[in-house]
Amino acid sequence: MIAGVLVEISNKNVDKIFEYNVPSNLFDDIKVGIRVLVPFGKMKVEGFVLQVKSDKSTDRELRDIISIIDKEIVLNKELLDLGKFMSSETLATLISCYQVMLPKGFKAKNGTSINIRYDTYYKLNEKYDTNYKFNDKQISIINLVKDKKLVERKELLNISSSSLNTLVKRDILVKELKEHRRLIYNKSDYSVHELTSEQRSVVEAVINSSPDVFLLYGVTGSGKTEVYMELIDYYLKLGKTSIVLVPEISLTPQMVSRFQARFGDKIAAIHSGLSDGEKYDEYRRIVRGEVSIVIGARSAIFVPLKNIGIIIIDEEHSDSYKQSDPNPRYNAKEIAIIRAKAHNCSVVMGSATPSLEAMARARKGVFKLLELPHRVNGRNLPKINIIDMNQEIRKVKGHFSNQLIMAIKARLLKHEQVILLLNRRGYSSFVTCKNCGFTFKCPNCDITLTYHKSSNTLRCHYCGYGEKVYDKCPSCGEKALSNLGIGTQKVEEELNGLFPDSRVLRMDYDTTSRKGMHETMIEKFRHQEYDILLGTQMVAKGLDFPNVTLVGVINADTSLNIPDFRSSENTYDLLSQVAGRSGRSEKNGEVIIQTFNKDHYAISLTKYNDYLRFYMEEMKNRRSLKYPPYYFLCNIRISGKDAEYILGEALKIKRSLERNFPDFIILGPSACSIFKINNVYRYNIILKYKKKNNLNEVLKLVVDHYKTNLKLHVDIDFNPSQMF
DNA sequence: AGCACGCCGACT
DNA sequence: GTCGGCGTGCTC
Repeated sequence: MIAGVLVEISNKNVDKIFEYNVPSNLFDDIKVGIRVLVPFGKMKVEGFVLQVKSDKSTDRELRDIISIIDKEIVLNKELLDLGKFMSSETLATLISCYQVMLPKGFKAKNGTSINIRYDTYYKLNEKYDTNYKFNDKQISIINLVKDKKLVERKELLNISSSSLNTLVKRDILVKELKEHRRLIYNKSDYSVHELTSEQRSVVEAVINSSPDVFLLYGVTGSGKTEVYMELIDYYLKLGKTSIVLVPEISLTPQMVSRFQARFGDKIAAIHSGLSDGEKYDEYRRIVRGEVSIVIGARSAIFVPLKNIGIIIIDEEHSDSYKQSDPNPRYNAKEIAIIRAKAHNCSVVMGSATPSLEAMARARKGVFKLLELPHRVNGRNLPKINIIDMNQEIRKVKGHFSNQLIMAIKARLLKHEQVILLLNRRGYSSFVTCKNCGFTFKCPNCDITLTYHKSSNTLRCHYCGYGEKVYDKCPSCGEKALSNLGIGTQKVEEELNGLFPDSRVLRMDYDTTSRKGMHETMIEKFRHQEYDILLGTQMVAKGLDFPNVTLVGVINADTSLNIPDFRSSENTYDLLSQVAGRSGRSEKNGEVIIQTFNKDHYAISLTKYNDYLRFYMEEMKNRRSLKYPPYYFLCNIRISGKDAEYILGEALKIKRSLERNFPDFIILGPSACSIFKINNVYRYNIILKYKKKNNLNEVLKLVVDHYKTNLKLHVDIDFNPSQMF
């Protein structure tokens, strides 16, 4: 018996099947889709069994598999095939595609993935001998256990094992072992909302024309989540499972608890707040088939659910569905469509501000377009006022326009709440000298250093380099250093000055980094322990606070200045999303947006709450500039320590692509906007094309050509989510 | 990834 | 003469 094994080494040179002899004692255990330990050169490495067969394909002597790691299959046929497809589509190694499918903490350290921890539970035997003479201790145990299904051992404090064992021996208690689980979800009292006729018709449209791919365009507050839950419930009753993808930032306990309340123990939520151990536990529950609904961020698209009835992708426009940094550079939306085909089920992608790509496809009929044009409570969308800060800046000292100050004052008087967004997308606080203009730069990377108040250091975001802050400028010696960034802390201080009696809750990366802080803060704000919630992007998405009637955007512009063709789209999205936090219950909402670019369409069009108008305007630009959705993009990054050498090679690559694809637009090689990171120089070649032809095959040849070259790295990113 | 092989420079 | 630099190639 021969096994074909893919070893867990992330190197293009070994990303292929190696054959091993299966020793006879493992004949029964070796299956396609399990992991094994194998000798590899002088090392022992883990690998995935991808083939089991009777003949080897070489003449050489094969070595023996050392042992198995999994008793059960960890990657089923569907996922193994999906990995192969991903690898060919993204040009990432096959092993990296399989690794991204499994949760962190899945590593077999000392065989932990076989030797699972068990918890002990007890329950009362329903037909126990009632004539038995109980002593006092035993009666107290019975009282603890009766009327309950199962009681965990650790709940039975102060009770010795011997007294429990006696009752088990007398057939009064039944002992059960259950696989250890660190998270418990409880179904709470939850009343299913009656759907509006709009919501109802969306649900029916999905069910009646399944399987298909749907784009659900629904304004903020239109009740998309209720539609998702109704669909999930429908398929649940048919015995089918569901995957719900949300951006990590909106995977809040608030959001999870809504699903939990309705579906209780049938859900598993996979988010970054879980420890590796907890993620592992949730994954085990899914593997064992105990879970019908999985909610998670991007990588949850790979969960090994069987018999999937529907895949939901909330906030479809979010760029978090594209993995852009480590390989494989995949898009969870595309994976969803492929998995849906395998399960013969539908994909529903929802958004109040769909990505241009999705809307263009929906309008072409590639996706089916569904709409929820009204808010569920019959409320109008909030009134949006745009304030021209070019005028205001002469009248006011700080960051607040008079209109915003007055509006906040009015809410405080009425005991209504306010959300303030400090737009820091693409923004960093760098330090500069007011006297000579000197800025601190990282010695390894071509980037200004960012000021960190907590440690009083300047740090490089890319390589981690840090240095202490001087009070004197190292260039001119003047004590004229300034921290240019508008930080949330500064704005908070300003707010405290303007409204000394108000209670301000600051929510940003610094204040929420501690585990559980994010949810604690949201709960406190919900319970109106604070009047004003001041924060970065994390206050913009998905939150639902009925008492919020004013949303203020302090600086709408930072995200507009990013050198990325999606900066208008991202700005419009952010403003619309945060505006949607206002006036969600019976009180009318208002929004005040402060900007230095009041006439820019990404800002001015938010006033009309009319996404389609923005869509049309932005599509014109995309067409004239030859960007998606009119053209596909592919970014080829060439990096290495010798700038001259890699530029020369990059030019060779470009010329070869020009020969192969005469109808492509090929830009570059140009230095990345951050040219040097960690002393590695980077160039981009950008391809624009309408039809891919055999691009993958040609690029694969390029990648293979350089795979043993240590002086140069080639990275391919199809449909990049951002361009730097 | 990790290790062996191999072909050139500067030393006890 | 040989110790050791790291470029190249291989691992079932």
